[in-house]
Amino acid sequence: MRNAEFDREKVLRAAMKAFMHKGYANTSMQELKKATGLHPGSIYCAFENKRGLLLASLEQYRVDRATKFEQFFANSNLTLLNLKSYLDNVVIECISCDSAQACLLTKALNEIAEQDSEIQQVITANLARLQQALAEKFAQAKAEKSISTDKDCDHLARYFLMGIYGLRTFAHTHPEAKILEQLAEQLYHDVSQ
Amino acid sequence: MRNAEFDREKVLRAAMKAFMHKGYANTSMQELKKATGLHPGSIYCAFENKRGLLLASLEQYRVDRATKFEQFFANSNLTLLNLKSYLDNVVIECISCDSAQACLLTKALNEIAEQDSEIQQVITANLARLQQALAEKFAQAKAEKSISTDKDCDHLARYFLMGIYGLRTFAHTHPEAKILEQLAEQLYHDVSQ
DNA sequence: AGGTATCTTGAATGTACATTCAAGATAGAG
DNA sequence: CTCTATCTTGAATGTACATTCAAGATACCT
Repeated sequence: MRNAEFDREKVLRAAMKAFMHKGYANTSMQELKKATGLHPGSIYCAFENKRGLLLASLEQYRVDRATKFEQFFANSNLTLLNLKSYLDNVVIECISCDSAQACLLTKALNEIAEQDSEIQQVITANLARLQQALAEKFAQAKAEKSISTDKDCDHLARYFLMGIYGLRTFAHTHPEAKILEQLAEQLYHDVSQ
Repeated sequence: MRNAEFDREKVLRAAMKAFMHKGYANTSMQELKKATGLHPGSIYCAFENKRGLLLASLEQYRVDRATKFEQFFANSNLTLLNLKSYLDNVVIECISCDSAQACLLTKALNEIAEQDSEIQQVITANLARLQQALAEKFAQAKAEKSISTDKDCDHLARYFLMGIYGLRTFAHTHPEAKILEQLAEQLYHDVSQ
């Protein structure tokens, strides 16, 4: 007969940020307490344990990113140009060097996928959704005659996503705007021809 | 008046494998003891601490990879074809799903670079060397007239390396030979035109 | 307003960890 | 062969961690 006091979404976004910054294993419950404002007991009550908090954060991340993704295609521009805007935004995130702008999915994939098959599956499913969404945008670009009709949209989506993964890793060693923009430019060129 | 009994290279390769498999934080000293065959005291005596063991492993990894890299260009084939062989080998490593075939540099970069600037610098320097080596191979391919003379070798090397990073991340969710080969094929096409 | 179900709190718990160190073993010098 | 410098061993240490839980607080229902 009493509702929880905390804002679940705010808590999950704070946890996300913490996990993106330090990784899963290196983020202690004490840090999560500080980041979320929740005491250990509340975290355990709401999410079962630290791993449950990560799973809930991954789900919130998926929702947030899917919403943001669609915003890039909400205006009236051509779909292909919107794909370029989306890619440019990835570059902006990379340049910012703000760990909160990293990708929780690839970070967690690198850290724990090999040791936890359930988390591996969740992340893989989320990335597959993104890939599917990209494939649909490429299909639309094809329908708009922006790209050649004999291209395979699934392949384009995979290649584009591979490029984004590469860009994010590359940025860790080269956070220079000019170079990242150049790489993104070529990636865009190679998928749109 | 007594030499160390263990083989430093063997120990470092075992440590590498352990770090690649479970990451740095998740590999306990007990696991490192089992992997290397060295008791804690010996590890601390030889490498100062766990972090020192990682640094030594990173250096050994660099040496090993540099040696392997040059082997791809040792035969008499055209340089551009050797670059393709190198890329094909990355795909083979990805398909194997063997954590020992992963890239210690990108793994460590993702996990700890943000929290340890010295390790960040070491990794960045190592990856810069690889990028430089790739640029030299592209320059040679240009000299051999395999690629257009108006291409920027540094840019090609960066794009190629970005693709390799992306391929490795992509493989975590799609360890299917056909798809990875297709992506590698397009990457090769896009850098050689 | 009173009762109670639920949430919040944070100290307590046990575990697992990186690291240390002193005792024991051994290779090489003389 | 003896001595000693160095290496090896693995139990001991203290710390930091994830998790638990019982006491306290509070919102909602009647």
